[in-house]
Amino acid sequence: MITTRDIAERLGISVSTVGRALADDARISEETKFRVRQTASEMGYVGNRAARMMRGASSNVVALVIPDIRNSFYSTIAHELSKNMAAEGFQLMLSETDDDRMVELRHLRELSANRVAGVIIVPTARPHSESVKLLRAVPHLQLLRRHPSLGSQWFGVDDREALRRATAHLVALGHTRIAYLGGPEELPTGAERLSGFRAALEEGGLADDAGRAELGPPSSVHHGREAVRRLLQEPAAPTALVLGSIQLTLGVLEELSAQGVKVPGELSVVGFGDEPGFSWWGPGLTTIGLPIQEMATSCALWLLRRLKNEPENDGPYTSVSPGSLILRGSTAPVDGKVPSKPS
Amino acid sequence: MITTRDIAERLGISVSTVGRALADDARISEETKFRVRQTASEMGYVGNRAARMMRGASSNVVALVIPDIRNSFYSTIAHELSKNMAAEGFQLMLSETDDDRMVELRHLRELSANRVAGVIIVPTARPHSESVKLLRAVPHLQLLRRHPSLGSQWFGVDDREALRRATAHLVALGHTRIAYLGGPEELPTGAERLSGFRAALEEGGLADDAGRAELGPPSSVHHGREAVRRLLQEPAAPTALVLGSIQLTLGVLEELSAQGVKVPGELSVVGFGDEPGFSWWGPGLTTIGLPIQEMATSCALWLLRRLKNEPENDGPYTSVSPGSLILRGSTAPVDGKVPSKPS
DNA sequence: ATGAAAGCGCTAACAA
DNA sequence: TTGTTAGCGCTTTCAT
Repeated sequence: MITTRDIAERLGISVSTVGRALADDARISEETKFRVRQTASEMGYVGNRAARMMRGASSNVVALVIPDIRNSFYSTIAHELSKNMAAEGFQLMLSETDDDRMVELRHLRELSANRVAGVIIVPTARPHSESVKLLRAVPHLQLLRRHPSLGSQWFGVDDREALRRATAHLVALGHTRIAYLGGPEELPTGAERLSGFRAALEEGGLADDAGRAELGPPSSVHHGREAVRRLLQEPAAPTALVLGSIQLTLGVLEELSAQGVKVPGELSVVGFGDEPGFSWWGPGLTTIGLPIQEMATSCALWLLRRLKNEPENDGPYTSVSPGSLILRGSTAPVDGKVPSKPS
Repeated sequence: MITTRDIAERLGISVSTVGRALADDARISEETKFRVRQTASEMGYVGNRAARMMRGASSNVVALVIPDIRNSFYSTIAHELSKNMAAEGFQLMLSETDDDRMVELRHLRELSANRVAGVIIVPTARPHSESVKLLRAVPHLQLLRRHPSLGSQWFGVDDREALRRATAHLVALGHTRIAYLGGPEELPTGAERLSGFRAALEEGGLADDAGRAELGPPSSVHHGREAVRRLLQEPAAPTALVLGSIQLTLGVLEELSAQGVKVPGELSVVGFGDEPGFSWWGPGLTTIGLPIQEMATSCALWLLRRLKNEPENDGPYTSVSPGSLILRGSTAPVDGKVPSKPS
C-alpha cells in the first residue's frame, strides 16, 4: 500500500508537504500541489482512513441495524438510507439481528470497535443493557420500533392509527367476528397495533369477544400460514382478518390461496404493507400502505444533519407518519349484506 | 472514549500489561488479567479497531457491491452473506451502484480508503479502469455478472442454460412466435440469457424471425410494463413470452393484470426468479427458479476461507449453479392445441 | 512555502 | 511477570 511517505520520497519533499498538498492547503504552491497530485494518482495512492481516524477524524460509516434485510420493508429503508448517505460521502454498514438481542449486542460491539459515526436501529424487544450503554456513546436513531432506554430520537409510523383505520373499515362493513394476527405485544409496534385493533372494535360498539387476537413471531411467514389455518378451523371462525406484519401477510395469502378460501366471500382480509404482488393476489388485497420511503429519507436527512452540524443538535425528536388504507377487492360486507348507500 | 492508557493509569500499571491482559497473553498473571478485564468492562472500554489496523491488523469488514438492494435477488444474497460473515466476526458493508460505473467507482474508492478486507461485487457493464485497479489491491469475488478485467473468481448461475430450458419449454408447447424480454447485451448476464433464448429456438428448428428479443434496463419495472404493452400491440403479436430479469417480470405481471390479458389463453409466460407472489399471480407463474441462496452461501464461505487462510489461495475459481424451471399455470400449448400424451 | 517533530491507540520487540 | 520504547500513516503545531 502506497503512503504519503512513499510520495514524499519519490518527490524528494517532506511528508507534511505531501499531506498539505493533498488537503489543498493554501500555503502550498500550485506547482507542488500539481506534482504531488500527479504522483499520487500515478502511484495509486489511497488515503488511509484508519490513520486519519487516529488523528481525530470521524468515521464515514453509518450502521443500519435491522432484523432481516430480506423483509422488503427493511430493504426499502436500506436503499433509501444508502442513497442519501452515499450522496454525502457516507457508507452504510448492514447488521442483521434476526430479532435476537445477543446478536444485536455482538453487532453493536463490533460497530463500536469500528467507531462508526452513527447508528440507525430497529431495536429488538428488550435490548441488552450493554447494548444500551454502547449506543449512548454514538449518535443514534430508532426506527419503527421504539424502546425508551434507547433515547428519544425516533422515526416511525403511527401503528396504532393504521390498525385502527384498517379494523374500523371492517367494522363499517358489518363484521362482528374479526381476527387480528400480529407480532408479540412486547414489541412496541406489536403493542401499538394490537391497541389500535382493540380501539376500533370498541369504537364500533363491538363486545370484547368480537375480536380475536393471535400474536406470534412477526417475521415468520410460516407462522402466518399456521395461524390462519387454525383460525379457520375454529367453531365460530372469524369473517374478517386484519394483519399486523408483512411476513405474516405473505404467509396468510399463501395459505388462503392454497386452501382455496373465497375472499372476500368467506373471509374479508386486510393486509399489512404493500408489497409487489399484493395488488394481483386474488381479488386484489385491501391493505395498509406505509410511507416507509419518506420515513427512511427524512430519517437519513436528520441523522446527516446531526453528523455534519454541531453534534449538540441532540434534542428529542420524534416523527410519526400516518399509514393509509389502500382499498382493493379483498374486503366486502359480511354475509352479502350490502352497505347502505344513498341511491 | 476509554483507552488502554486510561485503564493502565487507573490500575497503576503499564499500557502494555493492559494490552497483553486483554489479549489473554500467557505471560500475564491470572490476577492481573482479572483486574484488568474487570476495570475494562467497568469503564466501558471498547478496543479501537482503527488503532489495531495501524498496527497491521486487517479490517473485519467485507463489502457487498450490488446494483440495488430492493431487488429481492440481491437482498437474499445480502442476507446470506451477512449471516455467514457475522458468524466469523465480519461485518458487511453495503454499496449500491444503481448500475452506474461512476457510482461504483466512488464506492470502491471509499471501500479502499477504509481498507476493507474483501469485496463481493456484481459489477456494472463496463467498470471504470480505476475501479479495476482498486479491486486488484483487495481480495474480491464477482457475483452473477462476470467481467474479465476483474479476475477469474466468480460465482453465478448458468444463465444461458436457464433461458435455454425456459424457451425450450415454450417451443415444446408448439409456440412459434416467442418473445424474449431481458437486460442489455453489454451485461454478461444479458448476453448469456439472450444466447440461451436463441439457442433454444434454433434447437427447436424455428426460423430466426420466430424469436423477438426486446432488451432494456434490467432493473426497471417500468420498462417491463412498457415493453410488454408494445409487444402485444404488434401486428403479429407473440403467443409466448420469456423474461430475463426479476424486475422486468414484476412489470410484465402488473401490466398483464391491468390489461386483463388471458394467461395462458392469449399468452404463455415464463418468468424469471421466484418471488413471493409469483405463485399466486393469475394461474400461477411458470418461472425460472434460481439457487441464489446456495450460491450466496458458497460464495461467502469461499471468501471467508480466502480471508482466514493463507492469502495465497488465489487460484482461479468458478462456480456455476444451474437454475430449474418451475412449472405452474402460466404456460399452455399454443392455440388450444393439446400436447400429445400417451392415453 | 516547506520541514521537523509530536502524537492519536495500539502491539511487539527488547529489556529487566 | 512486567515495563520501556518504537512505530503503523496521518495531521498539526512549531519552527525555519
